[in-house]
Amino acid sequence: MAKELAKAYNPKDFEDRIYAAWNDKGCFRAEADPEKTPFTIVIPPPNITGQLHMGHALDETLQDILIRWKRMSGYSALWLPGTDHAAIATEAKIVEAMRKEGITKEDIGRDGFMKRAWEWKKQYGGRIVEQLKKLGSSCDWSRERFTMDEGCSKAVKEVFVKYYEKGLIYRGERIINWCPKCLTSLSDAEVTYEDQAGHFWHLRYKIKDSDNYLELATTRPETLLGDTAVSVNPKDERYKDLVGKTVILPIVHREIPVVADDYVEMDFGTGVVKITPAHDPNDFEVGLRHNLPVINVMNDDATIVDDYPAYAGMDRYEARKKIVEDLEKEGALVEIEDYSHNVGTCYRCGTTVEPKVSTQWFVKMKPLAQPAIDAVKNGDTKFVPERFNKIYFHWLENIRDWCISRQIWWGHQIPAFYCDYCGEMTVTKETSCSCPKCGKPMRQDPDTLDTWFSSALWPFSTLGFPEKTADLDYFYPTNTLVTGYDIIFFWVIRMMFSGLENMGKVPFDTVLIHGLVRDSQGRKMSKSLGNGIDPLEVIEQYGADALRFMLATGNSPGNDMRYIDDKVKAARNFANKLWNASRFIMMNLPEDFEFKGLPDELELEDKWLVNKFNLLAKEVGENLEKYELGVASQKIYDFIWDVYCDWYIELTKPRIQAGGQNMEKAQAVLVWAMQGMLKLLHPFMPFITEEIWQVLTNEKSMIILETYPTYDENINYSGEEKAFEKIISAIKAVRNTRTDMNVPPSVRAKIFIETDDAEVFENGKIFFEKLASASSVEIGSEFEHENCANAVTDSARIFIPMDELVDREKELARLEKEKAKVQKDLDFLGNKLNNQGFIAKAPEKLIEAEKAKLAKAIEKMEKINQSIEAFRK
RNA sequence: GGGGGUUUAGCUCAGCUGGGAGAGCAUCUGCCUUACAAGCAGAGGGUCACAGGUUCGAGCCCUGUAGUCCCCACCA
Repeated sequence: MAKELAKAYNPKDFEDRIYAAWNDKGCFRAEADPEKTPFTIVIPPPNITGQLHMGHALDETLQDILIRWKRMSGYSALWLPGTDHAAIATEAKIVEAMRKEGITKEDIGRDGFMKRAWEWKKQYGGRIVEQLKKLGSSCDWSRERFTMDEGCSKAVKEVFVKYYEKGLIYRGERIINWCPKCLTSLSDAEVTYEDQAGHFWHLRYKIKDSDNYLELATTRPETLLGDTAVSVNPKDERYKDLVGKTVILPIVHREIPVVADDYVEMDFGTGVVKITPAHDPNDFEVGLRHNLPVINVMNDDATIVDDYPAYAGMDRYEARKKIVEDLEKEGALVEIEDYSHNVGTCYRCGTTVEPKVSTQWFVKMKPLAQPAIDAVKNGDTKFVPERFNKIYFHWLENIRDWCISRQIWWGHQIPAFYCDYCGEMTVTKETSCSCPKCGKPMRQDPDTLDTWFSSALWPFSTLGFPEKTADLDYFYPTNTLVTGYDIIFFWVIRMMFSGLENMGKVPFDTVLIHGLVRDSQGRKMSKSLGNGIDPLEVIEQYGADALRFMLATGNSPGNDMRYIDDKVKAARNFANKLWNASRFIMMNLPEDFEFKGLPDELELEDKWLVNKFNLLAKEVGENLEKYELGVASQKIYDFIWDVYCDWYIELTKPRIQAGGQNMEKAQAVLVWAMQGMLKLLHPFMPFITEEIWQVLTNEKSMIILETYPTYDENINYSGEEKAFEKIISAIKAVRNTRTDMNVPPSVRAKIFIETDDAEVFENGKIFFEKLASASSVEIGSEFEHENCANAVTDSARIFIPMDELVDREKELARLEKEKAKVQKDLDFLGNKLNNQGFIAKAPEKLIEAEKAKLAKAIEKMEKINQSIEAFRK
């Protein structure tokens, strides 16, 4: 061996070194190679403001497993990385940083701000990228992109102009969601609704020219300032006569009409609703239908406008308090009721959004949504798990136009220009323009685009769009998109319709959805709770492989999981197990060992292992194809630990001690299986597998570029596998018997094996000595022994003579217990095979299997009876 | 008000075309057996939430009920 592995598994010793080696040698680079089939994943671009959290760690791990598996399977596997400018979030951070320095946006102006923002990007944008590398992410860094880089910006303009020209983008005055803290509009998806405890203020409005009042209730009394009507249901007999009459708005004393509208529910409250078109989306609609004036009562920061001197400048909640007081003074307040209602909040800052009428840019969604719906319906893109189809359909079928303009500076400035002289507007890809009508220079729209507008184009903007590049042609459509279910509305849906509209093809064939990583108590990890676990700290303590393995194992697509430290520890222990297994085989290899493949002639136990490995490779491949990553990793784990370490290595020890040809064969098989296991495991635990591979192969190759094992049709040792299982179950039976008798391993005993499979057991003699504490082994077809403990399997009776230790009564009891168990099996199988329905309808293969089981049980029963008989004599 | 997830060993969870219930951790009993005590050999522990149904056969499919979590929604 060129070099030796350290005695203890210490991931810190090699993870960074190995990552650098992969990167330096260009292992992550994917080419548009016509000889290969492409497999593409675009990364969900993390925000430049972000730090790696457990959600990323899960997301990246799943992608890296897929990409490494495909790369090893001969695909031109591209994992395209990059970051998102995260418009609102980033701007908020920069503004906050500036605030600490006592600077405002206005102080430095737009250009100054942008300069600062780009510096911020330069400083922090790389941080998360470096963190991704710690995880082992095998991204093609030579293609790293940023949503605001030149190419992506070009794509944004291209798409915006195209949409505009097709009538898919329009500018108009609508009621939108406004965040008074971020000072920008938000899309529907960016509003999170939460139940909040509030009140129901019951008010009465005086009916004009009458002594009567109209009673109604509101959760937001301050909006009363902007009321322009009161509405009732047209079918409501109670108020029929009042429709068309006028009521007097308290405090303001404005006269407003009573209108009839279907929107009003008769059964709810008094059946009367105050209508504030400027501050409620429904009221806005009612206002449109009845031609009501829209009276805005709030400034952008949700303070009351100057038109109401008594409240001017007050925050909306402050004003609410004051208005309620004033209502009471005026006798307009009837009652205050506790009430819990749904309030929209800004998904970035949590501030309660204010519905607000303003002029914004919108994407017309209906025509774009339909093809996106169809594409999933006809299977061009499928969700894993499938149940997310429903969520996808529901959202798209009820989608409203997408408000894409934001009143912030950090982002793609809207490519629309206005003429301040004649009012003309132009939409163009140019960076400046003059008015086509009057020739004067035009002013660009100051607003920027929703950050999701650019990420919607990510699967093709990153591959060269709008240029028709070779990469775009080769790698698009991409294959698998991996993301959390919380991102479907924001991103997946928008990529779907953007891809279909601009490329004519779906952006990816599969969307692999994962859940959230929660804390050990099942709570969402959050900054405010302070319960977040830093993946980098976990990597520091246990290694990236352990973290990755833990994230990939023991959960299924779409379901949340909990972060539990013990699970990472278990994964680390597994890595340690593998590490030591490899150390064992390497310390037993000769200095000049060269692996030349599997030997032509194999021992029974070798064939047993080889066959089991072949089946493992088959199953792992099938699981990966079906995105059952957790099942695949579990199977690899079980094979390495149970089959290879606990059994096969132990089986080879006597052969290695003996030396000679048999030893050499064992060495070759040990190395063959180790190499296969390392390859199978590599996508899950890339670092340790590479490190061991390097040492094992004298650094001749890198495992990352090796071929992933698949089922080998030429290997068929199922008969030998079954034969060797007889020895394994006999060893287990002896161990069990000894444990039952409280015999410590240090006490060795002769054993006599009575069997019809003398040949098989003859070969396995040595294993009973090593693994079942036998001092000597004798094999025959019939033994007569007294004072023996009996270990019985379906293929052998094993006598363990231990005169002083054997208690006839106890031994009989043990055998009776065993007999009862086998009898249960016999009954079960007998009943099943006697069931005419089963015989008639069950698959042939199953019936045969059950018959074989029955035959074994009968064998075992006979042997137990013989032993019992002998004891009774 | 709709929709969905989930309910399996003490804990955390697997179990995907329906065919005798699994893992890790924890517990108990032995072991420092020359790769690994981050280990080895054993053991105990589950009417698979409940009630019906379909089927030769149900943890898995269907219907209903309950707990729990989430998403969506314009009852002010």
